[in-house]
Amino acid sequence: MDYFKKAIVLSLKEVTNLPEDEIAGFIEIPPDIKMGDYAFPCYSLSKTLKKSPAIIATELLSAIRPVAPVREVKALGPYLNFFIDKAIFSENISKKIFEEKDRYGCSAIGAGKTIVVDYSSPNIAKHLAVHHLRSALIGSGVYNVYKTLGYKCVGINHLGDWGTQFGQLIVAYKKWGGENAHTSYTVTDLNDLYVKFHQEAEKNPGLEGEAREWFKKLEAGDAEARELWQHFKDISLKEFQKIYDMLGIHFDAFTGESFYNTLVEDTVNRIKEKGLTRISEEALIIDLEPYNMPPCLLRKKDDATLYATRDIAAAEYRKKTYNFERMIYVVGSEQKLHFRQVFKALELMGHDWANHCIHVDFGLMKFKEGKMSTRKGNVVLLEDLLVEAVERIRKIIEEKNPSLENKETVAHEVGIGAIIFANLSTKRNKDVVFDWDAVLNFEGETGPYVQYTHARLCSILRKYGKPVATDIQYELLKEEETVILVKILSQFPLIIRKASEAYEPSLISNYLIDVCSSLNRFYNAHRVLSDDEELTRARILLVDATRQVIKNGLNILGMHAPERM
RNA sequence: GCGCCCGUAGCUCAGUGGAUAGAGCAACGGUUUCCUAAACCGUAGGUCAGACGUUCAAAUCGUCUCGGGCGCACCA
Repeated sequence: MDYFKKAIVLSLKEVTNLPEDEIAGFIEIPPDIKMGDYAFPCYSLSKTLKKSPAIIATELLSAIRPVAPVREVKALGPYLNFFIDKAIFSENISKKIFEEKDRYGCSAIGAGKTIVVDYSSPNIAKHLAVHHLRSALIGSGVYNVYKTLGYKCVGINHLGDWGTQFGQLIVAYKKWGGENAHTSYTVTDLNDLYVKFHQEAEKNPGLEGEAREWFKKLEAGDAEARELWQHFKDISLKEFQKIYDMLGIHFDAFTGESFYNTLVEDTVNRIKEKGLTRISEEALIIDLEPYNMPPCLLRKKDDATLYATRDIAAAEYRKKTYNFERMIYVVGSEQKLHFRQVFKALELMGHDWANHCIHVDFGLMKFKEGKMSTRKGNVVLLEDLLVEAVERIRKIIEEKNPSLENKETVAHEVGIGAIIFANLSTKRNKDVVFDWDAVLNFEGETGPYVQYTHARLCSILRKYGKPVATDIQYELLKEEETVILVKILSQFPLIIRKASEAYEPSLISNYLIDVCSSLNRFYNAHRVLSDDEELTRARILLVDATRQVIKNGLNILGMHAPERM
């Protein structure tokens, strides 16, 4: 609870005889700043006191003795509304931001605790496409949010580098891969082979069997299978890294599914020893019938392990290696059941940390025509999208600010930023229909809008040219636009905390839109630089504070905050 | 069939128990001798899918219905 709310709670405590916690729980922020800064609704008191809420509000008003920083109390209908001294408030907030700088919004609540975040996790031998963006960006955002709160974060790219599909790829490669495939292959070639395999397999079902054989060989450590697999992986990782670099996404580990291959045996044995398994339809399963779930398959009838088996082994390994406080899987909601099964399996194995594993799911990205599928080849490649975004920004710069220095860098920061922001600006559980025009629209509530606002603030500060100072006359920050802005700036730390609790980076992007639209309203209504020296100094401090908050927020989203654009 | 998610302005979305449901886009009108007009202001646009219920109070909670999406044994 902040200093301002605390003061109100204490004065209400005297007149209502309610416990502090209860009062604090009731206190609200009025919808309009004209109604005050905080409000106490009197509805619930009306039940015990048998009086109308409006009368209670009036009675409380006459009894209450407001002390600083509360300046005024009013009874507005069923609410008792509190008005904070604006000068004290803006001094308090401005100084805090000015002192903390890049650390404004940070906290130490995560000190000494580790969070594992599993995100992106694409399949090897396929291109990264636009529908891979969501996991990567939401995961990266969640990672940054937790880092801001002082947690030690471990970002893991759980590469899909294992499974029957590699058997399929090996078969396709050996049959149609060509002579000099080894030296010149790209992900495109691998992708073509994958598509071809599925086309051919429809005509010739025997191919599936061959593929299973090859995957078994791979699992058994067969030299030829192993070599081909490593080759596919190298090609893929090289291309992936290029795109992660473009997006500015960082991982602490690239331990994919194959990494757990050697651990799976032991995991399965321990599950067996606990008596959790049985054979059903020739497969080794954990029966989850009592929990109203389909069984968790550990081994197929050909003995090969599955996704779930490796996920269980991976979870144990990560707990042992990182001793996480919480582990977050940023994976699409179509895998909800899978994670419920895996978490339940972990629980049945006796791991008390099973409920520290969280599936942070998100909605599907699809075309108007339907689902995106690498297998069917109807995708938009991520690289194409990023290149196109940068290209469009480059044109806009040419048009609006042709004399800008570092055009290339800025075009990159703004273009990529636009894509990141667009992906993080709606709540994650919504399905998204991919639409080129919508993604590449840069007006209104977009990344470029936020960055542009930031650049203009930097421009003012450059023009001012003197150091920003906090020994200003805070009473000068009194217009409505100003007061609203300060208030919004004060909420940043709370927003970060909420974003962490809900695993929802969109709270940050929506908040930044709030900051920017309030700033722009202020900017258009009042001049910052003027002959009035005291007023200029006061507004400069506000400009600097706003610039700082926008920058900090953008960085959490994984975006740059260019100083000119 | 069963389970989960979604349904708010023409479109994309905020708002998830409190005061008059808000933004952006699209449409129309306006603002630049002035700190970057990638901005700002105004007009218009709503049966919060529907019904019933809980509550002093429901877009928000519950039940049901309708519509859309996803998942439900050897893919990941």
